This record gives sequence, structure tokens and C-alpha cells, in this order.
Amino acid sequence: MRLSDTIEQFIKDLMQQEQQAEIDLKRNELAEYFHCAPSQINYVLSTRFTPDHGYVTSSQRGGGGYIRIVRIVRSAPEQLSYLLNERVGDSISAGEAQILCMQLAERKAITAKDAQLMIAATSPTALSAPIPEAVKNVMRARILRSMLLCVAQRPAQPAADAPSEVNRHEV
Amino acid sequence: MRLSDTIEQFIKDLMQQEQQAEIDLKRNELAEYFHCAPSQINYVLSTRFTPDHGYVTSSQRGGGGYIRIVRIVRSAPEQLSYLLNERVGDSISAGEAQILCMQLAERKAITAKDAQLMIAATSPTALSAPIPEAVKNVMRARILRSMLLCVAQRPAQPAADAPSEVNRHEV
DNA sequence: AATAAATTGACTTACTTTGACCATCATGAT
DNA sequence: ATCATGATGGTCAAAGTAAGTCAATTTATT
Repeated sequence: MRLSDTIEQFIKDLMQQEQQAEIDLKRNELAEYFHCAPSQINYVLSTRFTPDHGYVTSSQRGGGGYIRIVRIVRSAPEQLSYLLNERVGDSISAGEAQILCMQLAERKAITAKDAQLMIAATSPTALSAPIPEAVKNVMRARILRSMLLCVAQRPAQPAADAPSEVNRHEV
Repeated sequence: MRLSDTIEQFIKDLMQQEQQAEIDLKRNELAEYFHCAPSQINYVLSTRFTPDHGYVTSSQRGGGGYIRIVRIVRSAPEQLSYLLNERVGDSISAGEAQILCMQLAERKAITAKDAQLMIAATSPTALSAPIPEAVKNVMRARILRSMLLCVAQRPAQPAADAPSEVNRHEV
């Protein structure tokens, strides 16, 4: 079995075993545990823990740094994947974005408030700038994508500021 | 948990617990309490209690010296006007936008969810595109402005004082 | 053989902690 | 009043810690 696969499994087992949709890891510890270059961890994250796979990651450098992996709520991955890839895509107009948001709200996939905010963020006003419409549409797609990912990972999001009851793992 | 985070929390808890928007501290006492260099206190202040975070600090040297931390409060209209004109302006970086959103959430001017969404919409990822950073910052300001106006227009909520904690600096 | 996936390591960036040295203030002595 | 002194806080740069990037190389797959 490839190392990357092993690491992937290891992380998933960890989340499974703790019934946790979120875990914090130390990149260097993991790397040392698997006797590999730290950057290999990044490779695993970027090939196996992407939004398309149903995960969102974030990190912090410096002393006390960490890598955080959040699993998006079940059933959402396919839905999200469809949304992101088919509906949003690489480029989307303000009109299409607005329609999409309203549809999602109607279907209760997102709240009305979220929809309003998304529409506001992708409106022609918000994106008025001296750049070609084509570029704007690309940016709009990215903005929308970012917001959808944010919403998708929310249910699993712990009430943050609280002194992390997030499980930090000794590897 | 990082020492700086611990100290930050300690100070916030202190203000919370005393229902005070203002608090005086002794730098050396704090440092001794946390077994750290006194200058670490300054580090915490300069990274977590800046005006951008919604605080203003002042101090007095010499015998009987102190460090004073004041949490800034404004009325809703003032707040919005200030936000749009002073804080957002015509151009804003991703970092500034993020801090601003978190500050608003912390003060319950907006919900934590809205803050997350705004941060997502103005993140470097959302605005990654082959255009100059300066242009991005202008666009970011417009997007943020649009979203803030959207939230401001929503009927005011009866401020549920749920201890909505906000969060850790996403990266 | 050609292409794709995985591995590695040198270099970069970000955040934190510490310590040496500087500035200011209150107070008491002159 | 003036000055000396000790008590505070401020600054800044170096060291420490930890993650990110990128491209060269190696190892599968097709």
C-alpha cells in the first residue's frame, strides 16, 4: 500500500474512532510517525482531503501550529460536489448566481439570510470594477464557491473561540 | 494551547466577569503569573487587542504604572457608518477584512455565521485571480460593503445573548 | 514508452517567545 | 524647586517553532 494511502486511512480512522468531524494534527509529528517528509502530509491533504472529497482544511504556522481537517456533513459531499462543479463551475454570471442562491434557499439547503448575503457578495454592485466581465464571472464563481464551502462545513463547526475542545492528537 | 492565546482569553474572561468594558492590568504581574517575559504581554496586546480587534490600549510607566484596555462600543448607525467609511473604505486586504468580521461577531454586531460567510467571501482563495493585488483589495472592499449593507438592512434581532463565541483565526 | 502519481528536500513564510536595552513616571531627599 | 532613584512599561531584533511551496526525482499505471 502506498504511504499516501496509509496516511489517508490513518487520518480517517482517527476521525472515525472519535466520532469527530474535526481534528487537529501536527504536521511534523505525523511526518515523523510515518518517516516521511513533512511536505508529504500536504500532498495527502491536497489529493485526498479536498472539498470534492468532502473535507475542508485550515492551518496555523509558528509555535503551537496545527493542521485542521473538517469533514463536511454527510450527504452534503455529493450535493456540494454537484453544486460546485455543475452549477457554479469556473465562471458564473450575477444572474445565475442569484437564481442559484434563491433556489438553494427555497430548498432549505441554506437559510434565507445566507442566500441574501451570497447574493449581495456576488451582485454586480459588489463586483463592479474596471476588469473584463469574463474575469468577474470567474471571480464570482470563486467567491460563491468559497461561501458554499463555508456553509457546508458549518454544522460540523464547533463554537470556536472556546478554548479548543478540539482534539489535538499526539501521533 | 499557545501562551498568547491563554493570556488573551484570560484578559477577556476578566473583562467579561466584571462586566467592564475597561480594565487595568500590571504588566509585570501578568508576566509573572504566566511565567513569561513581560514583553510577551505587549505582543498579546499588539496582536489581539488592537483597534482593529475592537480595543484601545493605553498605559502609564513608572511607579504605579499600568496597562489599560478598553473595549470600544458604538451605536448601530455610528457603527455602520464607521465601518463602511473608516474600516472598509475603498480598499481592504484579506487580513483586515477577516479581523473586522471577527471583531463584529465578537461584539455580536453580526452573527458568527455571517462573519464566517463574509470571511469566506473575502478570503484570498475566493479572490484568487490573475489581477493585481490592489484591484483585488478594491473589489474586496466592495464585496464586504455590499454584505454589510445587506446585514444592516435586515430587521434587528432581539440580541440573544447566547455566549456565542467566535473564533480562532482561520488561515 | 509515456503518462500520472507519489516522494523528497531545499527554501520560504508565518507566528511566538525571549531578552537586552530604552523611556517615563512617582517619590523622597536636597 | 530640583534632582536622584527605583519602579514600571516600551521597543526591537534574534532565536525558536511550525507549516507552505515548488520542482526534481522516483515509482506506479496504462
